Amino acid sequence: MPRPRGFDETEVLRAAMMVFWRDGYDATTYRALEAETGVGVRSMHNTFGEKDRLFVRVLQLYRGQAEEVVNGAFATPGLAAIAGFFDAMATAQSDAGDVSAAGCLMVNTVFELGEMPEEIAAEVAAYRAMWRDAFARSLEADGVDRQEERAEFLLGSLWGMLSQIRLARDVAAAAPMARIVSDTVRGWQAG
Amino acid sequence: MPRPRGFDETEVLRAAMMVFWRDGYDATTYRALEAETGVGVRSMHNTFGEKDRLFVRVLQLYRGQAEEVVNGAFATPGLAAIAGFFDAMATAQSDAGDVSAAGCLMVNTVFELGEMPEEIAAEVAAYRAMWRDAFARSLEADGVDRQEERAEFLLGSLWGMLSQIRLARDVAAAAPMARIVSDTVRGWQAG
DNA sequence: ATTGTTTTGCAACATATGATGCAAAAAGGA
DNA sequence: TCCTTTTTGCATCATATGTTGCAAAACAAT
Repeated sequence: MPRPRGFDETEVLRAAMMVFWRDGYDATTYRALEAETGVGVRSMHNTFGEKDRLFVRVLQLYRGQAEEVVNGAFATPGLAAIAGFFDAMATAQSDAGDVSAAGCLMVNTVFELGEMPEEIAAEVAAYRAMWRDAFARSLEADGVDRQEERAEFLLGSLWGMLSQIRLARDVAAAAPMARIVSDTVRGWQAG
Repeated sequence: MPRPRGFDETEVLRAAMMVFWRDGYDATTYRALEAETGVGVRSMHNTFGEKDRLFVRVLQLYRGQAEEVVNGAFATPGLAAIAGFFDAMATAQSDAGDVSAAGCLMVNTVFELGEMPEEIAAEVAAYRAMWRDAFARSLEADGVDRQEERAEFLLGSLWGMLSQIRLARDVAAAAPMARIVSDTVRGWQAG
């Protein structure tokens, strides 16, 4: 008998994610979210609670989405998969309209929120672990040595590229770095 | 006949820089600055103007300071200088009290302020250009090819390391990545 | 149609904070 | 000592924004 919701929860989360991704946590106001999602401030608050709660939900969604990308790219683990991933970053086409021109929501969040609440920090940690593990698995598959160090290097390089993208607001900004990293990875074949 | 200032301008800027560096732009309130510098809000405003004006002054100071570091590290340009620089990052000792555990003020600023005012963006651009040029000069000194690409790679790697540092609040977090980069640079000797 | 429950829109509140008005205080010269 | 000018401290303003109170509206079951 109660009145049903006038919107789909996940759909709204996805729309909210875009706004947070593009504008950052602080710059994303509830009023802006209302404008972008069509859902009133009050309903949003009723459904997702306080702003940081909503943001945690958004981060979870983001991570799940990224997980699919990672699973796809590293379906067949190995140096070739890693190199291929960075090759893809090297050839990404500029598209100012695409959200990915804003870089990575997780990276951006780390910088924007100096001290992160527990739950947000946990999401970031899980996100990083996901990438690090993907790299490590691929290194192990080809029996490369210095695995931990190199996995950390790849993670750091990825974050560096995402910095370049964020600064330039253009995915193509990562290309030079991606090419060198790709070459470097192929060079590990011998060692 | 006028009443003289009760503080040294540069000294206050330096203190303000530390606060901005550690806490970020938004989290640095005028009231916090008053507490840290001992200079009243009103005097600060009288002297430096609005907050973004003050921040530009701080960035200029930061860049000048960084310039000295760069000049020192690349006094003798070459692959050895680059490798040595990253080696130094690889062996940096943790020190939670040190401001450098906050990463790099410029990198942090890019992420925190999505759209940067003209003057701030210019400071960031100048800062990046300084590093890129330093790398490029060293690559040229040893006749390495793919100079532009590699200089960009080094700049991106540096930013990646500073991301790691910022996230971990620990300069030692850059070590694994710094070691690989250093090795990679030495490997350019042949090519 | 009536009723019970949730949702929703509107308005308002609480708070943080950059900015500023103003008058008293300081300092140096005449 | 007095006067002029700048600085400084205090209180206040203006604004943005997360959050909430409240009552009307919407919906489904009976």
